[in-house]
Amino acid sequence: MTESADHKDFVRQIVEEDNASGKWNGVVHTRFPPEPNGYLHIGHAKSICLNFGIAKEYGGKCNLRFDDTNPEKEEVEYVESIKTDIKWLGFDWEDRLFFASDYFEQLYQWAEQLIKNDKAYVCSQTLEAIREGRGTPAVPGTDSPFRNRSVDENLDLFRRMRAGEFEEGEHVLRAKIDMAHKVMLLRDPIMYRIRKVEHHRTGNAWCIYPTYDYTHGQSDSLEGITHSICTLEFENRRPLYDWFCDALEIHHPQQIEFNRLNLTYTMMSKRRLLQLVNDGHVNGWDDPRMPTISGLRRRGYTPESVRSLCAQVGVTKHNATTDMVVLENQIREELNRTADRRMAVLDPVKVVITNYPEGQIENLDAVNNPEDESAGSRQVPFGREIYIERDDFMEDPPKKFFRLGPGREVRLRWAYFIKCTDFVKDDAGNISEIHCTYDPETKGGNAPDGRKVKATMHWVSADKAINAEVRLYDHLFLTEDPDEVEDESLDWKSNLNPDSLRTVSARLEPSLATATEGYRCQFERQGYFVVDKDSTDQNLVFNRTVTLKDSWTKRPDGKK
RNA sequence: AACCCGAUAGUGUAAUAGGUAACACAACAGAUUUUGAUUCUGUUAUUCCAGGUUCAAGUCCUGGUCGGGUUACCA
Repeated sequence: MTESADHKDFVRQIVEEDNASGKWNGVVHTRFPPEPNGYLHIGHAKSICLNFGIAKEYGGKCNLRFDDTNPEKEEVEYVESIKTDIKWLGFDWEDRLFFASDYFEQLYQWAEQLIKNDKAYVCSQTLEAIREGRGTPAVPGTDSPFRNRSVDENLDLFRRMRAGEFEEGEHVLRAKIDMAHKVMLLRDPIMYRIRKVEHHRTGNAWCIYPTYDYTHGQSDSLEGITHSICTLEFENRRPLYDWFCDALEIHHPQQIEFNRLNLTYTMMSKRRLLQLVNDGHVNGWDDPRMPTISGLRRRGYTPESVRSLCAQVGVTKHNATTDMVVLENQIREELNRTADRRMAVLDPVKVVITNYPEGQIENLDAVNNPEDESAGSRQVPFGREIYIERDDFMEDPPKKFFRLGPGREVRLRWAYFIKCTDFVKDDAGNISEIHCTYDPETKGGNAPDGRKVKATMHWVSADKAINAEVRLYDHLFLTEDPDEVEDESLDWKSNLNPDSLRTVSARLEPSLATATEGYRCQFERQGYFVVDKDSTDQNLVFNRTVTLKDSWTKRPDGKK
């Protein structure tokens, strides 16, 4: 736990030092600045928790700002989903919803100012020529032939760029810094490019769009941001962030970089997540296998569990990959405390209790949550024919197998002890029916004579059980690192898990008939499940959020 | 090759004016158990390397090694 004790991560330490020194006069103002070009994923959740969390802890504010400077990839759908996901996580930007596109005019005026101060120029080289002129990290770049245009010419050209007189690629506006700078980003970076594309907010008002580097710091500045917290890959861009704030002589926030969240068996690249969606490897951005916030929500994760993961993983400057089990443990821990227990048989095999009266049904009391007495109890119907899990019976069980087998006695949860007397196989050799006798003395699950059984098994009444579609999810990728491929002809897609979704027809105890979307419970001995939005009156659909820990199937002598 | 950043049990993190290397999860073992779950107890295992300063170095100094990032008119 990194949260325990009084430990503060290095970002919070900086904030506290600044507060102590009066650097920002005690003001703490952060922002979360997503580009609306995809759905938020759990990596963004870490940034959200950091930015909104710090603001809250230090009596500050956190803005939501959409970094929408590249109209080609941005859509309103993404804006809306991002807002939904932040709220779901439990954070609130109040009245501080901003868009970088709100600042286009100001940014443009500043660009003219830089031109007038001979700190920016219109470059008319081709994309390729600009790239070549930039050199390489080891080799200094060479000046653009347009680098020494007069201020008047630059101004004229830039205004005509805005007016739409040129085609895409004809000109760009570049900052005049140093083509030989050791930091590549400072070799006359591009500030504006011509894009004759409709913007999701500004429509066709603009045909020149500012780049990230020219936009971000100034947007922070305009909003009075004090601590501009971003991920490690922006480290190299900090000198540029600083350069623009200094050149413009405007409020200059401090950029601080932290390590992004990586999880095993998945990946966070928005580009690749989009590809999974577009190529149909998953069923949309909110597919329960996706590491998106909406996917996790649909999978059954709670906002609390996502937030506590973010608190657990810590904030450092070190590239780290967190085990997926850490996330899984968060939701197990929470749902163990809070979720109702229910009985569901995912792979049913029929059991006939030969000495139980035909046609008789009795309702038995079942505790809802042994971890929470206030959750009360419910009744489950028991009868002569029931279903149990196919895995819970073995014709020829090994010694370590505790469950049902010929001659063995087990307990049916909240019901009776039953003993297997016989079983029937179908033509294919599969067990089709198991015959047992029950001991009426053991009603409720206790033997008056004190005899013990090794296993307690879940079950449902064959007559009263309801049907449901249950979707069993597993890791999206086979390997911890999706990029780890055996040879170069393969890529990350070759590591997709073909069995990441398995759908089964299950039989559920009847109390589940009224469950509605978002209802979470534990299917005893199986895992935690949530009712999916695909559910209809005719077809109840459950998603498996996570399995229970299982020390049996992991054993070398445990099958599966 | 140049620049920036990083390196502490398997994983993620802590040790903050040099002062007994610790926590969580994982793994393993045992106890409890009407979920092979939960809970409880215990065990294993850590400072990238080499020098140096010091009574004392994860921490400071020097040199190296390894990993990540930068060489987009994306963010």
